[in-house]
Amino acid sequence: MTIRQLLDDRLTTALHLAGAPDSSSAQVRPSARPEFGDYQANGVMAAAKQAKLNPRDLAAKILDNLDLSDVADKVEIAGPGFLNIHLKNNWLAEQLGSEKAFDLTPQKIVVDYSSPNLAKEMHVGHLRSTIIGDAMVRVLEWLGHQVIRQNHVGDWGTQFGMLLAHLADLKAQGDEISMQLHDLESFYRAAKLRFDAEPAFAQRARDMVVKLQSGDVECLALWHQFIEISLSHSEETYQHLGVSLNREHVKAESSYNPDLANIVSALQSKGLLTESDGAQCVFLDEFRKKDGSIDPIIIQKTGGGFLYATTDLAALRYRNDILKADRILYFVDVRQSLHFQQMFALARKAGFVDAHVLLEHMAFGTMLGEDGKPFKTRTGGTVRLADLLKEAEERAFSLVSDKSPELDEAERREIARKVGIGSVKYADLSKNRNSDYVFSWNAMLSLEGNTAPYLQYAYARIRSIFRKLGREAPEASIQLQESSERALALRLLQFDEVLLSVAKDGLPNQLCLYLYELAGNFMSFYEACPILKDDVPRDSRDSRLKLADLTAQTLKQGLGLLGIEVMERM
RNA sequence: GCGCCCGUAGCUCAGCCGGAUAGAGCAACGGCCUUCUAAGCCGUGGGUCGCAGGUUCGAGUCCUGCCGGGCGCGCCA
Repeated sequence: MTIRQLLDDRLTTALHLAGAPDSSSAQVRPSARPEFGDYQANGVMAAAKQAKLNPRDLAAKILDNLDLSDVADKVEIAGPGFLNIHLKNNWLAEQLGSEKAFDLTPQKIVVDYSSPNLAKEMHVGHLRSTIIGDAMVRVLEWLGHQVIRQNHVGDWGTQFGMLLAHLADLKAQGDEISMQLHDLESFYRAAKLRFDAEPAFAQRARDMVVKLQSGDVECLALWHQFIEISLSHSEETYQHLGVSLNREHVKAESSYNPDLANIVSALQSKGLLTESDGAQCVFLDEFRKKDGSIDPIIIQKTGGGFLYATTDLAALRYRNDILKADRILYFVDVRQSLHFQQMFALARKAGFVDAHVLLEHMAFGTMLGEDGKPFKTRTGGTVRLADLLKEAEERAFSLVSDKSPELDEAERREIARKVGIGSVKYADLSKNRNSDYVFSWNAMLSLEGNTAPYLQYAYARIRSIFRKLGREAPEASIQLQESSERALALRLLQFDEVLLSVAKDGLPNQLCLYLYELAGNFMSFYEACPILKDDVPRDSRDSRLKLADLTAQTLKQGLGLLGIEVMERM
């Protein structure tokens, strides 16, 4: 149980014994200010209101029914009815030495993330979903949930006709396919150029789509080759990024093709389908607008083709029926909000998902350049992810070379890789995903402030202590004498409660903020409390070594959950 | 036109579903290295939380209206 859970349980029980309604809770949180103690209860005023009691009287009654003497020095009534809890130093010290455990009901959680379109190479537009989704997956797994990654790659659709037609032409000329697809981006551009310029080619592209959909063997073979190569491109990027996705997590759009007709008939039999201008649509009343019109969900095009709404419904049903998910998370651009609202509402109405299953669109905003406009190359093109990562490493390399020229080149390269990739990831992860965010090389690679390099430095700095010591931390009992030691200890103990919050809200920036504050607590502690100096008593030294070691472990663990590596030196 | 989201310090962002005096970082300024990594630490200045009402013990947070910005709205995904 986390400290917050423990205090909240006990205070809420006392609150109820004091006569507050069962629905009320103590609302325990970390205190806003040091003078308010370590944790504060905010729920007393609201409970008093409900029960028509004086808040401070109720607070006094709570204290009559509360015994925190094992964990707290004092609990004070403050202001209009807050309860401020001051934890005991000894208890905090003991907690640091004990095994961590917390209350959690493991769930089976499907996480849909990354999901690039295989027609093109991965670009910066895929970064946020991939990075944030991967961090969430790691956090959820660490907490003990069963996570099923779903990389819903786009391997189907009209643009493949154009690509395959172009590929077929090149193959007829005797070109090697893997060579042609070495640069997917150029290949796509070339195909698109021909599609727009050559009417005959455009017609063959359209025919190709029909052949593909009707299962033409040659066409399918070509398509398989294309997909295979594109997927390996994605895998290279995942590997470079240090993202945990691999082939077994791929569940492509096309895999739902056999089920699409069933989706239509299921909706039909439930009376949800309406024909409109030749297309099969669903009009849900909850989406009725002021003017009386309703945005439709188009399930089947005029002419019989299916759309991504159909595929998403099939995927939803698969995740419910086959994967048996308790919770399904989608890390997808905020611009698809309406689509997901419609999808979730329709899936429930059609009975495709069980009532207890949570469906959550973890939306994120657009990545912007420093000019505040969508992030593009100088020439206005899409930035390839591979290029972005390469630049990150180069910038980090010159930085490391500048700061630590004494390290040999191989080590500087390795540090640059971790710092460069870590910076790109952290810059994204440390912002609330809901809003757009501004991508700035200078800000993310800055050595100051809430950045990856600062946290990696904090870790390396701690490791240097043990390098100097010549061994790892000794077993020692922890003493909390200085205020900076106490602050560090308390922060260390809050790791789990932060992760629980991240898991609930899908906001890894909370973990980033925690790690930044932890690093700050350590730096202050390190300034104030000498460790390896001559005049430090042995028990103080060992206690501080232990605190330093716990900090390093927590930083490494926390950054690891964000998909960011640490290093012994930098 | 309708719908969703956003507007917090010069800049980049937090703000834990209504809690105490709105917080960080960058930038600016001032201290701290013969001493464990100064890629650090300590401190100072900087705000009518877009505007106007409302709800209540209490509003950056909830409601209404307005202003400004982004995005989305029938056969792409």
